[in-house]
Amino acid sequence: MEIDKKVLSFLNPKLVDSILKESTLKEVPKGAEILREQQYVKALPIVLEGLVKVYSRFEEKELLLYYIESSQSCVMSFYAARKNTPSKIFAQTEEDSKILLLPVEYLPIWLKEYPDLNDLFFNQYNLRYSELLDTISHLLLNKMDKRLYDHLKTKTTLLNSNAVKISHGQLANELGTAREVVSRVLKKLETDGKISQNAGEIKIIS
Amino acid sequence: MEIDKKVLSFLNPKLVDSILKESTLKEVPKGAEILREQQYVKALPIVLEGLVKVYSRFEEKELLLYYIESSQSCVMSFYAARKNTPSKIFAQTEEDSKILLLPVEYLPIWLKEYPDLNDLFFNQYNLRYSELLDTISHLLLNKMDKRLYDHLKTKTTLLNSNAVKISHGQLANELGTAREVVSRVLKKLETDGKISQNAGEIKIIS
DNA sequence: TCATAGTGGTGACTGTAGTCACTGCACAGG
DNA sequence: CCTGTGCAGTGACTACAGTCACCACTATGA
Repeated sequence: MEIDKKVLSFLNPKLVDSILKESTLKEVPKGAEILREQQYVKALPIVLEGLVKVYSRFEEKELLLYYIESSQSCVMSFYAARKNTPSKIFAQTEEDSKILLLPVEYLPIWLKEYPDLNDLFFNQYNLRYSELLDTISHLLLNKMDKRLYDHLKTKTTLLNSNAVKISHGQLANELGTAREVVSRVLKKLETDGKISQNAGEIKIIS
Repeated sequence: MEIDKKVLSFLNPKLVDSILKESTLKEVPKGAEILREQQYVKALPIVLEGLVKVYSRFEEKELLLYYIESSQSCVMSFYAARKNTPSKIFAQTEEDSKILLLPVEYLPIWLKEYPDLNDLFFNQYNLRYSELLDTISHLLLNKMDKRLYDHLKTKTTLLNSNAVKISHGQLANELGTAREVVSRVLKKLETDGKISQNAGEIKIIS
């Protein structure tokens, strides 16, 4: 397995060797579904390259939980793996990605043997928790225009680009609102000169 | 220290002994502030009896994060303690409480020595994360009447009572809305026969 | 005793965003 | 070629909740 070990350099080198020995590397094309609700988790993912979107669904509405970037893992999978409970979330690639799949049966062993592996997941939990807090403060304090603009901004940052190709309906899903509202607000942002829209692509200007 | 060890029975007995040896027990009256924003965390709390409210503040608005019930701990303090960063939250007792204070310098040792202590915090993180998800779905899907009613319901459940003594303004804070709105909605819930109000006390009827 | 602060109740107004209904456009497949 | 499907744009309407400006009641203590 010819993986760039730098991505895992924050872990104990011995642990990295052990992980690489037992895990499998999977290359997943953009847009593929990795995990569905109710599915049991047999392998814990660590994203080496690319971007994975994690979301859940309430009554037809989709709610974006977080993005897994390179060298991050998925706390929801971690929980499901530890407790052997079915997944409550969906995961889908947003770009072509390389994902390392750690078999769950080794997880307790590694956690015991290499205590600093715990830290990785504590940090991830904390990160995800903070992100949710941000989402909530956004919901409570900001209006749609600011929420939508910020959402686009983080999307472009994650993609290292100043443009996103996404439909209004999809954006509406991710923000828990309706398509018409997104259309309207995007129009306003456009006349305000903050974004531009062309051929299904949204560009951030300022 | 004459503490009922049953409350900590989910932990390794040896660990419990070690914890009891090094920790101090604090009895805190109802309504006392335990932790402020920006304060450094020198002792990690485990609540033995009572109820502690954890909340944060954005721009004058208070946001309820979670309640710490008996035999639970505080993940925000845990994080602040591990990283030695100042607290981002406030904590306040909602009832007379007995709190065990674990000195943070022992934390890394215990976590290493007794790996199942990690599980306690993973479980707490997961619990808090799920609670935030519930909050968000509430914000996205429900109107004020349902949000307020459910909020009162969980409050009474936590207090093992069917009545709560709380001002409309305080409720407004906890839900991130305005006092007048709470007054209005409570009135509606009252005429619908779901609650009753007497002398500053709100009773859940159905 | 009166002043004051804290709380609760209400009517009137307003803005945001969710919904409905419809149009137009592009593109793929029969 | 037409047709169906998915996406975008828009005007009209509505309802919820946030805000403002009041008034009333109760406790507290100076």
